[in-house]
Amino acid sequence: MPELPEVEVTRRGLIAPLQGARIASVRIGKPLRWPLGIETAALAGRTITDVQRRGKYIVLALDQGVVLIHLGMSGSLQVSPMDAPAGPHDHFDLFTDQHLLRLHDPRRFGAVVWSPDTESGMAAKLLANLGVEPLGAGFSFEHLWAGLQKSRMPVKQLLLGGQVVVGVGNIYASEVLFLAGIAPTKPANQTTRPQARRLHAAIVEVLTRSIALGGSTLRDFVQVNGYAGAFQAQASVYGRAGAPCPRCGQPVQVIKQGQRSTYFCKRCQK
DNA sequence: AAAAGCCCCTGGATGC
DNA sequence: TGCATCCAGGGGCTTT
Repeated sequence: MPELPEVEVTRRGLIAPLQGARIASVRIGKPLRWPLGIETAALAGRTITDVQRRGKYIVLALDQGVVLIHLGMSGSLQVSPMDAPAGPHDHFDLFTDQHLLRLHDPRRFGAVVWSPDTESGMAAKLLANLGVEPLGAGFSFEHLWAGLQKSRMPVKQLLLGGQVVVGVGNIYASEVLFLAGIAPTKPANQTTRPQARRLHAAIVEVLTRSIALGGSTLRDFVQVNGYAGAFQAQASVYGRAGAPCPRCGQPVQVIKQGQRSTYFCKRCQK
């Protein structure tokens, strides 16, 4: 589910309840993708100094160590009442003196991982090889252009890979390529410079707009306050196979690329 | 080295 | 109603 906008919306919602808070206790449910990497009791008493994000990871900076949280396909983080009983899909609870942060993740592709810092242990491994932040200063047109030139992969799959730019997942990859007018099957190194210009602008625009709308809610995702996102209602092509293209009226196509669905307009995207 | 495929897991929608 | 099949916002690991 969660792509960069959903993770960023979540991060923003966590700052007020968590920044500066002291961890009182931690409860773990069923196993997630990886073990936590530290005894839960050892986290008690530590302070959350900052709530950051890198790609699709939430990074809780502690006074000692960091906690990476990934939402996988079906995860969401909510601040819940302290006495709310844990449901069958609530697999990680972090209690501060004032709040309960709860990870709800039916499919359990998500992860919560502790490391001494972001440069060592599991965190370093997970954060290595991530591309630049699309909404940061490092995402220049020339960076995107250079990344496109180096690969013969279909441009959609290159975006999804996250080695050039992070955070563009399956929904936003289709949306961004539609907005840029680029066929998702086009080999990355065959995109023209004008196309790459449009792609660069589209990535920034679509992600920014989605964050402003609270992200996309297809099935599981909710914001920290429990509210759904609203971006999905404005999607041009994602999930709209057979519906008219908003630009030309031709039916939206769906194909499989690397076992993931891609939506696009045959007429508008070259 | 790059790229393609295979899984991890659960639940909802669809079809017979 | 019941059961089988397919599909889903990700991404690490293994195989070509």
